Amino acid sequence: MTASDGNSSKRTTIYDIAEIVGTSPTAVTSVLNGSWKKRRISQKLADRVLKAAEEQGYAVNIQASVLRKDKSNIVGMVIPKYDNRFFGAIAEQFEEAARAAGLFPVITCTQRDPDLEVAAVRGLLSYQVDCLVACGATNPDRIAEVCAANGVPTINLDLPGSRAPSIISDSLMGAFNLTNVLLDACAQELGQAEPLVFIGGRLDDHNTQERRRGFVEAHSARGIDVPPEYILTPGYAPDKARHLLENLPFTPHGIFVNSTITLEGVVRLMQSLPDAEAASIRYGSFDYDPFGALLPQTVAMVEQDVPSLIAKLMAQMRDGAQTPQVTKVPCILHPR
Amino acid sequence: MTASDGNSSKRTTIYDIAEIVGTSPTAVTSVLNGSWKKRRISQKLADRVLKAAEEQGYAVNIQASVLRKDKSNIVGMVIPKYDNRFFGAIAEQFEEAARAAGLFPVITCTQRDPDLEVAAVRGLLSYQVDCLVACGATNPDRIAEVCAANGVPTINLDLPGSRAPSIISDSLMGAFNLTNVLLDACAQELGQAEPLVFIGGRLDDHNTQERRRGFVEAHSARGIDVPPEYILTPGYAPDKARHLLENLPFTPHGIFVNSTITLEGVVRLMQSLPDAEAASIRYGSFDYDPFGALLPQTVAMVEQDVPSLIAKLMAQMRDGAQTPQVTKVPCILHPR
DNA sequence: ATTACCTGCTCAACCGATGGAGCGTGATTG
DNA sequence: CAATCACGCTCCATCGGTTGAGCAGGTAAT
Repeated sequence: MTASDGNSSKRTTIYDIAEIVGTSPTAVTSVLNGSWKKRRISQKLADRVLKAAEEQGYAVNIQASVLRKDKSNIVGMVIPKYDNRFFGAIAEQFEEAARAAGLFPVITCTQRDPDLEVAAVRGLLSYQVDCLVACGATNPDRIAEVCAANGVPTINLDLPGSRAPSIISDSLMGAFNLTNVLLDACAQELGQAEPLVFIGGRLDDHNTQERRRGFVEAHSARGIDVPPEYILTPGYAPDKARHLLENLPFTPHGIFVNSTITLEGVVRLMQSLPDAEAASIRYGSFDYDPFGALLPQTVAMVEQDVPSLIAKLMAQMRDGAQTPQVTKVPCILHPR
Repeated sequence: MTASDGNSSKRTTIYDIAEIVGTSPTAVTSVLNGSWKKRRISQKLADRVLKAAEEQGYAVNIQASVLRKDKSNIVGMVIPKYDNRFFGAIAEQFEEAARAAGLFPVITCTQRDPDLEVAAVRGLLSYQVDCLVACGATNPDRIAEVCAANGVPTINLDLPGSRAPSIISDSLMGAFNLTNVLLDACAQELGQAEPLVFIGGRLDDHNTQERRRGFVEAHSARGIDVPPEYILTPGYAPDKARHLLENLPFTPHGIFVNSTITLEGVVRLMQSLPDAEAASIRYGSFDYDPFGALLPQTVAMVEQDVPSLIAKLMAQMRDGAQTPQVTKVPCILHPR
């Protein structure tokens, strides 16, 4: 470690290494970034440079490197939250995939706040990102616009936009399937053919719209009509959902829960009910949680296929096209 | 939008704006970074610059900026995973706190892989981070060493190291309290005074060691001796835990679960048991999950106090001291 | 009238990595 | 023996923003 004592305050640069090895900065860079074969640097010199770099604990200065090059290889992502299994998995797998593709992922969490979203995007543009992924963005088109002004391509994930390609889950089909499983369970186990109650989400949210559509279509296919008071979309907060359900003018037998966050409220409600009443209720949720799946009255959960979403995303990124077409990825149904 | 048509491929720079406004790049930069008062730029010129910047959708080039300055205001964090409530919350709240402090957070997820951890740290060093947070690192001292070689201070979070300050949860006390609640429940509800079973984690992991210590001490305080076969630390995997518990030579009545990941295995096991047998078992877990808390036999969960951990972390960062002292943050006990 | 000082701005060097152009040496070719 | 070429390397301008130094023009004080 004595070798690195001298530069404890300053970071090692290619100039330091050049001096140590007794060569030029150009030779050092080209060895370190792999372009040395093209530049006809000898194996011997390359070895000495690599050794010195290793000893000094050298790390390239990305800032300098990116400043000079026209591609940064940095890809940005804005995402609403991490502390949620779905977005956590998205962030994690996006990182892994980007790294595997030789890119540097930078992810920023925007708390579902439209202003913070745009501010975060500007921040990422400052990093000279080559591409920006807007995941679950409240206003993807605004993001696409800001990026376009800087010549940066955008891809929407989870929620679609009209100004950039979008990769989203097939909420319609997922909701259709989940509704069917729930209706089957109610019919077979409870002898009930009533419509289910749809709880959670906002109707200005594309995914909620699609899920409602799947929900209604599954009912229609069985000749069941869904009255408007069976569809409750007060947002995602657990308490709101619980309160709404408690004050229904009728007793639901089957509940379609539109997110695991809402599910918390539903489960709390179930626990407060007398056992007999709870036993006559079945529910299932869109979005998966391992503990949620283990709860007594859970009939099924729909999981979004994160690996496929990320795979499509990376493919789209490689492709580079900016036509605003929507790619839908099927969801996975986890029956009880 | 016509104004920005010309630079749709190239990004706007301070030189472009200088030309538009008819002034020097220096004036532009100082207006945009706030140093213009010191530099005696007139309000009038400042206004014109700001207007032009707005119109052009200008975003600073962080690379160029950081390259020149000695502080980057970028702070890095390596974290094992996002798709877990604890680490997800850490990442999210760290981002928020850093941003509020005028810093740029960059977080990287390392999958508990020691090599990836060091590689990720090197990556972050390339970004010229001013400070690096090693969260839940398998080898914090190695990270501190690599950073020290580049003159970058480190802070350990969640797991302590010996070469940098550490902010961790008070696992000992948390485990002590959880054990007491469990022992009480077993005594009062089941009339049992047997030792609890400790399941999950690895004994080479500092947190597991501390939690085991709290577990044993709570027993000792009641005059209960814990035989070694009551302490099972096969890692965190749900299936391993389930399998070990199934094959115990005795029937446990109380189970101390050392992580929510392990808890999944325990809950699956419980579901496979006949109702009567399941009803004679109580468990609690270290680490909190909202759905876990709602499961039938859960007696209590211990939650790590993420907001306090992050607050202490930011304080340590501001302080800047590199003495390797350990700060412990109390955990929150969630009784049934 | 000279000096001092303030205001409002510009100049130019610099941060570290990169890559096109170019240079000296020795071997090969016509 | 001159011309050509491959080899192994170095020089230098460049990316965009920052900052210490400095300059022109005006006012106030001595």
